[in-house]
Amino acid sequence: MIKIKPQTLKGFRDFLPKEVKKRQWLINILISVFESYGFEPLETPSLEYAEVLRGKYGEEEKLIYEFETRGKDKVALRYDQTVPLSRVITQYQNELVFPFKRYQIQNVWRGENPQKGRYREFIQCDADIIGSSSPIADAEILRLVLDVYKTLRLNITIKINDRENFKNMDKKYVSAIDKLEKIGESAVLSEMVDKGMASEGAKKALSSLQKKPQTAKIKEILSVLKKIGADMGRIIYEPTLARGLNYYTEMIFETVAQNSSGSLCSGGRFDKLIGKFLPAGRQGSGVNVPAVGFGLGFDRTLEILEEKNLIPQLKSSSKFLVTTFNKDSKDKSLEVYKKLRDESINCEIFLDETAGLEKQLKYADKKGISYVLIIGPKEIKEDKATIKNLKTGDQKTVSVEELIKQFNN
RNA sequence: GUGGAUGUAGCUCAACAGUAGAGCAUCAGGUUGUGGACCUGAAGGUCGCGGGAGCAUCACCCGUCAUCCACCCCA
Repeated sequence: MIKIKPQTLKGFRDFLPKEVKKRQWLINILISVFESYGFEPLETPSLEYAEVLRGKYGEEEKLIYEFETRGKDKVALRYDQTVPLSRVITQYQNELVFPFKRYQIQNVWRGENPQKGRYREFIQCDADIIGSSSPIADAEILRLVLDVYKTLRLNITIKINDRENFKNMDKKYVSAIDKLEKIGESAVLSEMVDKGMASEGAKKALSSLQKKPQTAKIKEILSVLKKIGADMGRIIYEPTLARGLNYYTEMIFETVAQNSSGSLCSGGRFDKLIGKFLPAGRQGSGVNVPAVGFGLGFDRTLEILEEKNLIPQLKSSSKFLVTTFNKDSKDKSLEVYKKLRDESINCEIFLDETAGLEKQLKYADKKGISYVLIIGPKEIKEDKATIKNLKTGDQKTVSVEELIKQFNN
């Protein structure tokens, strides 16, 4: 055997138990909020036929992980969740309930150059409503986002805009304006000039944009939001917000945390995207399929929660460690362990009956197990067990039945 | 794709042109029935890889690979 250097692929990560617990905690919260609004889970395969993904992402297509299987199938790793969603919608038209409200939390892969907070394998959390063009759908999405962050106890603001505001502007200038928050007004203006706009024109375009009043659509959405009890103080109309204009059609939004830049969660309405993926010849082909939704930056959200200390301390799932004192007492330990298991109490038994107590206590301490059961000659004589609370250091000797009674509820 | 930085013990990092050291982690002791703290000790490195200059280098030069950061781009 050749000794292999332990190493993960560039942009790919291992998650050790501590981290996985935090990630699972966040995922569970997301799921419960999504489901409280009637969104249903969807999962799609990691691999798709390459042709399903081809021609859908423009220049980004070169970042798709694509390869050939041994059976010569051309396949590609999931690049986002919107394209697979589109495929699912056309493939299962009869089985889905429309408007289709689905959430999807799965890994996606992109062959990008990794940098801070950006990886080649990362989890994406999407929630979308397919098949409704009602402003109520837009409002529900926004309220859902507010609820997610409220549940996480994170102070956020949602910036909202209407793509309508950029109707007459060339895409290249829009992408410059999108950076306003990040690089400032003068840098934006000089970028617009670099891209071909006259200096005066750029100034004028920017300032007229900044003065644009709310569009009818935005007014309507905000009015619904108010009626359904959203925290309106967290929503700001921001006419310069551009955000991935390539496929959004009307409302767009972006969520930012207090005192920090960079968005945590963003989305909008994309009525023309899904229809594009419908295969020709099928019913609905070429037709607009209205859709509104968002993608939540999982890693970024977790990072901020960590920063603000909003992740609860997550304990070991084992409540007890049953120690094995020595070879002679081993059977008694096994018996106690069995009784705890019979009662479905979370516990584990130390897996080396030759190890000293010290080692076993250390193990429990490191794993964050709350209680240790010590069963040695003394205890066996009395048919009892000593229970030690590792946090307080208190310990007492009781019968197993008493112990179970005390901890069973 | 472009630019910058860094590769030395399992991890985080020192040092010095004369063949490497600390902290943490590991293991063993400090009264073989008690963890987190402390003390003592041990083990652990072809100094990323290849080449070059030099009496000699981990240190200097060139190349290469890898990682990180930023830009570009962007869900």
